[in-house]
Parts: sequence; C-alpha cells; structure tokens
Amino acid sequence: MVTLADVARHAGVSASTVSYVLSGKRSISASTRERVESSIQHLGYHPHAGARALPGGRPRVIALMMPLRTDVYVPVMMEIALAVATTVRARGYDILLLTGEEGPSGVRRIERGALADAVILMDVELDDDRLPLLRASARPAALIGMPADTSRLHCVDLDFAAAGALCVEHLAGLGHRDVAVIGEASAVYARRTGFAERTLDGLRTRSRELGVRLLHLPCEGSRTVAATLTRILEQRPATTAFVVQNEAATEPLLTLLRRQRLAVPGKVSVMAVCAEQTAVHASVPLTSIAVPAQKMGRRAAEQVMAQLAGERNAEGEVALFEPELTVRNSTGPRSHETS
Amino acid sequence: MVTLADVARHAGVSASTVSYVLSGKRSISASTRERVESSIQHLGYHPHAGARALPGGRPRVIALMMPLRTDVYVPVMMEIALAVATTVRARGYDILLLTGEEGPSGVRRIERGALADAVILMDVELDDDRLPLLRASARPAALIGMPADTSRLHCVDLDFAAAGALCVEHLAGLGHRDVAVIGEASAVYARRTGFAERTLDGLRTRSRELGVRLLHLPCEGSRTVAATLTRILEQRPATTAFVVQNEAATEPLLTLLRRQRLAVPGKVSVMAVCAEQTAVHASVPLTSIAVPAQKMGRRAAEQVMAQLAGERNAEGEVALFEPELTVRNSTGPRSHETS
DNA sequence: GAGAGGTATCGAAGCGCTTCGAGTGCAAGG
DNA sequence: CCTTGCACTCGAAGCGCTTCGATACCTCTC
Repeated sequence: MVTLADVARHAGVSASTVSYVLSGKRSISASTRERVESSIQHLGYHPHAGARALPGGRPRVIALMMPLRTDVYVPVMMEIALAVATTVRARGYDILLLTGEEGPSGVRRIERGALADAVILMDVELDDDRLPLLRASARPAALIGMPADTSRLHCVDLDFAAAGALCVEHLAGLGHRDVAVIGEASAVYARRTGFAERTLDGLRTRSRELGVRLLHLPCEGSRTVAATLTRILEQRPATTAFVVQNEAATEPLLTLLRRQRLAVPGKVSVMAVCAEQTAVHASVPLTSIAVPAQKMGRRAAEQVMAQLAGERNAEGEVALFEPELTVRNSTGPRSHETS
Repeated sequence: MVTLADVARHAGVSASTVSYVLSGKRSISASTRERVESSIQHLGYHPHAGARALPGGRPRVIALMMPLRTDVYVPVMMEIALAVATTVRARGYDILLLTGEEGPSGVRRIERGALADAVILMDVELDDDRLPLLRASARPAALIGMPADTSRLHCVDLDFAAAGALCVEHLAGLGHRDVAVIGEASAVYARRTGFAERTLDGLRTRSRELGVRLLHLPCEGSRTVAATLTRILEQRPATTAFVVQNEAATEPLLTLLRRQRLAVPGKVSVMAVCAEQTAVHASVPLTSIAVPAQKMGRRAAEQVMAQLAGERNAEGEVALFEPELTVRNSTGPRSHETS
C-alpha cells in the first residue's frame, strides 16, 4: 500500500506539503505541485479512506437510504439510486447503501459512526420518523419525496399535486366529465406516502374546480385490476377516462379494456403518472406524466454537495419539478356513445 | 461524539480494555465486561468508522458493484442487492455501492483506498476485465454470475445450463418437437454475459439429445417481439412451444399469441426463465424456472463473510443453484392440429 | 534598509482505535 | 515458600492523514 509519506519521500517534500497539494487548502508553488502530482501518478497513490475520515475529516461518502418495499416500483428507485451514485462519484464521493428497513436507527448509525458526510433518504413518508433525527443533526441531508413539514429540510420531488391537476385538465379539455383514478395499493396510502396523497389532492381539487366527477380506488396489484375495474364500471357507468398511478396496473388495465371491447382511446381514454418507460412500452403507448427519476436523483445529490461545499442553507430548499404531460396514443375526445 | 476513551473513563478501565471487550480478542473478566457494556449502552457509544479502518483494521464494509445497464432486468438486480445488503447488515457490515460503469478502476479504488473489506461483483461477463485484478488481490470477493474461468474465484449463480436443459425436457415430455427460444437482446449475447450463453448451451445440447428442433432468436425489447414472432413462424411454422428468456418480451408475446388466436396452452406452450414475479403476474401465469435472486444475493454475502472469517479458500468455490421448474398454466401437451 | 506582509514549506501534534509487550495478582505445582 | 503459568488489565506505540503554528525567504513600502 502506497501512503502519503511514500509520495512525500518520492517527491522530496514533507507529508504535510503533499496533503496540502491534495486538499488545496494552502498555496503551493507550481513546481512543487507538479513534482508531487507526478509522484502520485507514478506511485499510483490513493488516499486511505479510513485515515481520511479520522479527525474532523470527511470520509467522502454519501449515505443513501433506499426502500426495501415491494409495493413501490423498483426501476424508478433504481434509476434514482444510480443517478445519485453517478453524480456523487463524479465529485469523488462514494455511496453507502442503507436499506429503508433500518429506519431511524440507520440514520443514528451514520451519525455516530461518522460513516458518511451526508445522507439522502428515499421513500419519505409524510410524517417520517427519520426526520427528527435529521433536523437535530448537523449533517447535510436531502430527501427524495416530500414530507408534510419541510422546514429546515432539503427536498426533491415531482410536484405530484400539479401532476394530478394536469391530468384532470387534460382530460377535461378532451370533454371527459367522469374520471376514474386507479391508484397505488392501499398500503401505500395507509403509510402516508407523500406522492400518492398529493397526486390525489391535485386530482380532487382540480376536478372540483372543473366540474369533473372523480372516483378514486386503490389497487393492490396486477391481479386485482379486474375487480377494481368492475367496481368502477358499476359505481360510475358513465366513466370515460382513467388515470392510473400504479405501474403494475397499467398493462392489465389495457388488456381488460381490450377484452371488454372498450377501445383506447376510441371509447375510453387512459393516462398514467408513471415511469417514462412504462408509458412508452405499454401495449397502447400512454399519455402520461413521467416521474423524472434521473433528474430527481441528480438534484438530490447536488443539494447535499452544495451543503457540503459550505453553502449551508439552514432554511432548507424544496425543489419541485414541474410535471410534463406527454400526449401519446391513449387519450382522445370523449366518445358520446354510451359505453 | 462519544469515543472509546469516554467509555473507558466512564467504566473506570483503560481504553485498550474497552477495545478488547469489543473485539473479544483477549479474555476479559465477567465483571469488567459487564461494566464496560453498560457504559457503552449508557453513553450510546458507536465506534468511529474511520478510525476502525486505520491500522490493519477492518472498515466493516462490503463493496457491491452493480450494473447500470438498462438491458438487464432491474428488479432482479435490485432484489439481489437488497438481499446482499440485508445479509451483511445482520453481521454488522455496511454496503458501499459502486456502479458497473466504473469497471476495473472501481475495483482498484477499493483496493488502494482500503474502502472495503471485500467486493461483490454483479453482472459478470464470461471474460470480465475486472477479474485479473480480483485474482491479484488478497481481498475476499464473490461474483454473482459465472465467468468462463472460475479458478480461484468465488461465484454464485443459477445453473443456467441445467435450466436450459430442463426447459427442453419439460417441453419434450409434453410432446413438443419444435421449440423457439426468444432470447435476450443481441447486445447481451454480444458482450458475452454468462447466463444468456449458458442457457442457450443447455437448451441446444439437450435438444440435440432429445431430437428437438430448436430455433433461437434474440429479441431487442418489447417493441420488436412482433417482428421476432413473425420470423419464427415463417422459419418454423411447425413451432408449438416457446422458451422466453427476456423479461420485457413475455407479456407482449402473450398478447400477440392471443391476437393470433394461438391459445396458450391449447395451441402453443410458453415457458420462461425469469423472475418469479414476472411468471406469476403474467396474463397467463407462466410455467417457469425462477431466477433465485434473493438466495443468490444471500449466498454471495455469506461467501465473502466466510472468507473474512478466515475460512479463506484460495481455490474458490462455485455455488450453482439447481434450477427449479414450476408448472403453471402456460404449458400443455402438443396440439396436433396444424397451427 | 528595516519592518510589514505575503508565500511556500516543514515539523509535530493529534484524530479514535487496535495491538503488542509488560505488568499485576492469584492459584497450582514442586 | 518460591516458582511457574494463567487470567486479566494497562500503557504506549503507531496506523495514514490533516492541520496548526513556526520558520524561512522574498517582495514591498515608507
């Protein structure tokens, strides 16, 4: 193992000089810098991670807490995680992966063990039990997802309320008056996940404003889509449009509608709030509002980087992405035949 | 921050005694141990991660290198990753997440920086460029996936060759004589991913033995399934069974067959080598061989743990899981009508 | 041309932890 | 009773790195 002392010896300077070349915290003459840098190259020196973390030093690691749940759509989580990893890596940081299972005790472990310089939490609930710890801590942090109280926190999310509103506007603009919402599994609402609840708020508020009748039903998974659809058509036979926020339900829904001879978008319109990929690859390409997973991951990473760079903003910052609606083949004007 | 010295002071012993209580490397009297342990509890002591990593010490971190690719099925990767994370966490280790993008230089970084005690690599290619580094290194390692040369390596994988063979056996047993294989994207074969190639070997060998005619076509994604199916039916109109090893293609294939009035399993049989979830939730529940993602992750984690515990096996160990075929609703006896 | 101020470098201390060698006290053995 | 060996504990050294003075030299300025 090559140490800093080896580099110093090779370059004919003291260890501290090498350290300052590396950190840039004191001025170094150009000639010395070059000599040291070439020694580093030549010996293939890499700082020892543990030693770097020692005094008040930064381990150059970001902790990322990822959910273990199976009721969230995994590819989106993954895309976020990889965007975070790529972004921080570009700045010389590594990612420590924690599972959501660990909850507050995971945050405490990071804190106590000085394992990481900053924390990024995914799958944040409206009233998340990890937040008090985060607020009490001096450690930079960012949330992906928005809790109810965002004071003194840094958050990144899609503006799901606006997304909900945008769905209603689009459908109302096409003449639809009866819209059904096929939502996430009831467990997702039960544990008060922000995005699901906010989307619903947006849908409801705008529906009321535009005089659209809205029926919302949670949907447990792909197997229960049929039952959900049946209930919708019984309770609201006049339904001509569906908003789906449940990755597992989109394709089964399209299949069922096809089987029932409800042409999309001829007879009924379908739109989704989902991953771009899901919408594009559906058997009927779906008009959708995409969850900007990659952007969110990158932005959260940048938030903690900025905090680490000393641009501490004690007030926090909420970065909400504007929803963008992409019209594809699954929505059209309301059909006036009775279904 | 509570340090080991604080604990020592509180317990009225020396720092080294506390250290020995923690590591168990020397005998400690019961009374002292109790006193120290209660001080640890009382003060909420957590060892400082950096300091622990210092001398020859173990940082208690496992590096996990995960692919960034989009042509692998993400949920399986995720399941493996989370199984690894959960398993090592139970033993007090943390996970450092690297992206596959980093390639060999990522491995080198771990090595040089002493960032992790061991490495687990996912998405291993037959002739992976990270392997020479691993072999040269003293650091414990495990691969998820099997390279061509496994000497001195620890690997975990499903026995994909056996899986391929098992598929053919099952279909031949039902009387099928013309089988089409819808495979992964051609890029997957091009970069010589072990699992795809081995499955194909198994399929081909057993087909030859059992007198089954086999046609293999790669499939780029869900959009190209139709073209692939057309080519199959043109080249081998007698085809009565399909083996799918491509998560994105399964559902579109079922939809297409339905549209062409090829009842499953009445007219044609379909089976898959895929995630359990995909098979169960398909519109026709699929006879399948599941990829035991969770088991693989856990086993790889256990392999490195064993190596860390000193059970170093310089010869390596290849843990191949026996494929298990679950019969569902998608395979049946060959129909003797002409399709 | 002496002090002020700046730049470039060094030595030493110390971060929290592990580990080695040494030391204490005690029981058993000669 | 003295040695031997064992069980237990301590002090000190040192891991690789950062950082804080201190030092040496150089360039201005009055």
